[in-house]
Parts: sequence; C-alpha cells; structure tokens
Amino acid sequence: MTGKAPEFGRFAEPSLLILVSLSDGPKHGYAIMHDVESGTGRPMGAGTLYAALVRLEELGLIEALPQVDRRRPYRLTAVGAANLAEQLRGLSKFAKQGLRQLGEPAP
Amino acid sequence: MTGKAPEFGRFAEPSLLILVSLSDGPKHGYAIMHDVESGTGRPMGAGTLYAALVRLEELGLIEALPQVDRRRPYRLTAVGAANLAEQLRGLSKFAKQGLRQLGEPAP
DNA sequence: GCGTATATATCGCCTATCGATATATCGACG
DNA sequence: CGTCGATATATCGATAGGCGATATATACGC
Repeated sequence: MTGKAPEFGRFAEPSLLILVSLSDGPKHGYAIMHDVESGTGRPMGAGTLYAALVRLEELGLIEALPQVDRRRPYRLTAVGAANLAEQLRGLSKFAKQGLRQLGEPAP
Repeated sequence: MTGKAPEFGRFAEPSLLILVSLSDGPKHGYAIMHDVESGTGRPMGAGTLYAALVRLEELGLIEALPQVDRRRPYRLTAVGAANLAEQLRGLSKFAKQGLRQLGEPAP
C-alpha cells in the first residue's frame, strides 16, 4: 500500500443522499451539501447538488418552499418519501443479503 | 396503487450488484446477468456487465478463473470481498438512518 | 474595509451505463 | 439433418449524469 486509502469508486448516488438528507426535514441546498458531507465524509460538489435538485423537482420527488432571504428550501413530497422508503428498503435488503453471503455476522 | 410501480431511475450501481452476486460463489458473466436480474427484477445489459467485469478485474476486486468451455468464470479476491463488505456496511447503515428519519419502523 | 463563510448558479470534461448488434455453440425436436 | 431458442461472450455508439472549477452576491466578524 502506498499510504493512500483505497478508493475503488464507492457507492455515491447523490440523488439518494439528497433525499435522505431531506427526510430529516426541509433544507436548502447549502445545508444539504454540508449535511451530506458530514454524513459521508466527502463533500458533494455544488454542480452535482443543484443539478440533482432540479432533476428531483422535475420528477416530483421534492418541491421548493418559499424562498427565505437567499435560501431556497426544498422538502420531500409524499411521492418522494414513498419512493425513497421503497428504495431504502430494497437497499437494506440488498446489503443484508450481500453481507450474509460474505459470511459476515448480521448487524 | 395504479398497477404499475413508478420508475424514477432507481439505485443501480451495476458494479456493486456484480460483486454481491459473486459473493455467493464464482460465476461467469451470463450467470451473473441472470442472477442480478432475478435479484433486482431488471435485466443488466450485456454491455454494462462485461465492461464492469473488465474494470473490476483491473481494480483487483475480482479475478478470472480458468475458462471452462465457453464460460469465463470470475471470483471475488480477498481485497474485493473486504471492500464489498465495507461498502455494504456503510450502505446498510445509510439505509437504516434514512428509514428511521422517514418514521419507518426498523426492519 | 477586508477576508471568510454563506448561498446559489453554470460550464465543460469525462466516465460509466444502456441498448443494440454481432458471433458462435449447444441441445432439443421434428 | 436442419433449424430454432437458449447459452455465452464481445463491442459499438449515444447519452446521462457526476465532478471540479468558476462566478456572483451577501452577511458577518474584526
């Protein structure tokens, strides 16, 4: 090893990170950025964030709330919350299955 | 529900799906394809699969086993297994957190 | 008034994903 | 024995989306 932690292109899926951040309650972009960063240890680029917000809003998974000062808060829609829950359940099941197959003790 | 489940571009991350499939034991490409498809309900394109296999082998996460007839089996390396386990643990934790924040009962 | 943190927006590069297509072999079945 | 569908791998072109850099503007501390 050369000292650098192995970085094999880990799971990112920014949209999902954003949705989870919003599941905590409404937030504006900059707050989401920091929330995600503190949760995953790695910063999400502004480009990634705002582009993803636009896409998520177009899909109806999140919606904009009235702007306060410079802040443009978003919140999960009902559809977004339902969709997120479904994905997370699948994800959790998927992770458990993988860990089981690896012989890891179930958390 | 109106019958058809909404399909908002769900979590895919083909590489991870492949690694999990291989955590079950060595498999060749075609078998992985069907394994993943039966696990996720959606087929993985051949292009995605074979390109990902090349990448994963280059990264040392999987390795090729001797060819049998037309089959080119792969298996997880120790590094691959360790890396996969780490990612899955993170994923599981992430999913749990999200579900908790959504008010879903812990599975 | 100056620098730093907050906050949003946009641009271009580049990688990975996807669907389609090609090729070849095997087994079953008439 | 011929052909059809399943098995199996390989490769190509189009495109979306992630990433980092950059721009802009305001608020706050000092």
